[in-house]
Amino acid sequence: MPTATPGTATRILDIAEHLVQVHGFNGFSYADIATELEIRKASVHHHFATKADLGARLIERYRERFAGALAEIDASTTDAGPALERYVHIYGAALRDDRMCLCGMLAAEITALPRALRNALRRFFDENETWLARVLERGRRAGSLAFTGKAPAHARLILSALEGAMLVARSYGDVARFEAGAALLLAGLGVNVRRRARARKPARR
Amino acid sequence: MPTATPGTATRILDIAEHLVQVHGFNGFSYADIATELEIRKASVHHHFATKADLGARLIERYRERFAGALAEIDASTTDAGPALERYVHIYGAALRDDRMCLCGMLAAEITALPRALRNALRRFFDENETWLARVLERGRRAGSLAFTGKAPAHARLILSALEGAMLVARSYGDVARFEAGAALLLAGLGVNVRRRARARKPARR
DNA sequence: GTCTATAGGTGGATAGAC
DNA sequence: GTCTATCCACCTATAGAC
Repeated sequence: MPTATPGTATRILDIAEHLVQVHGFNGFSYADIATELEIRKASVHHHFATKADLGARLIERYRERFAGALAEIDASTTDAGPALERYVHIYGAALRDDRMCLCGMLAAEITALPRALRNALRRFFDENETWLARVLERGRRAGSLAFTGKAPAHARLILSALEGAMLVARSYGDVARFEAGAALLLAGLGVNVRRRARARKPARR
Repeated sequence: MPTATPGTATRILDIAEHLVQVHGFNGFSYADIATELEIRKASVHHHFATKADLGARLIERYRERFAGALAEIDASTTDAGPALERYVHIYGAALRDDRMCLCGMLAAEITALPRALRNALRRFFDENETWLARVLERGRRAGSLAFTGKAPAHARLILSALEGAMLVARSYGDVARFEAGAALLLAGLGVNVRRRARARKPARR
């Protein structure tokens, strides 16, 4: 049990993160956080003086947590196929909760973002691309993946495609759209996609 | 010369479209339009009573213009490779102007959007997917494209990947990132990508 | 750390004169 | 069609009591 009871600062970050992923950085206010937490706006400002501060901490925490998840994947498998599937699953899980990737959402609002947040955003993308490129290269050498050209270029395409697939799938409220796109993307790399949760019925409406 | 002098309503739409593509639907205000047009906010409201009205007309006009561009491609070539390249070029041109796809931008803000806009958004995506699927199927039958599986699924992946590639590339202010991703995507379908503007130097900074 | 109170600004939208 | 004037809700942020 790593968390005893989360402090107010942490709870603010949790709520703000959710709000950004659902409504965007310009789509929520300190009032929203205060209401959800049942405290006053001024109390939120006590923990995060400005919205830019809050945003910066949000990205940083998200990036760290992501890095931790990637390290966990590395620790549990050296097989590129399953590693990529687990990577995709991280995005899919967010989408299932009606959330866009935090950084994908912020990327859309990039011009409306405080300057400091832009560099943090890029670092997130850079780290993901680096990790993906390493997995791709390893998979190709091991013979479990098949693709031509440079691994970093494919890594960028994967990241972009997953962000875009989330974006579009969310417009339809249809996670299956994302899953299908991701599966096709991985199939193009030679990953033999396992079907999970076959018993589940397709989304209606 | 189809346009004599654009009326105020048209100029409002032009300005608003640009603002949405750059800053998002929640990232601009009637005041921004009024300032740019050098009229008052109330005059903007005269042409588009509410922001939801303005947004709806914006999507509709964008969709129609896009449909026109796709029809033009159809009229000028039956070869799938060049058709896809021209399709990609539409997105690239927007990005070169620091714009995100209007509908990709709105998709990010979907939960903060007036209800009516959501259906219009989906229609845009649907039409694009339909067109892409048709081009893909035609290319496969003609032997100029090579891919396995269903054309509509690939069409969705292409649309998603292009939207995502715009999103990420814009965070870096790097159009080349988009171009490279798009080229790799098309290469996966067997399109032999021509290099355009070879003489141009790579982006600095 | 949380509160009340408020500043100072901007948001979308409307009334009514010209 | 455009204007001035205005409404009111909401925004980020701060001052200062408890």
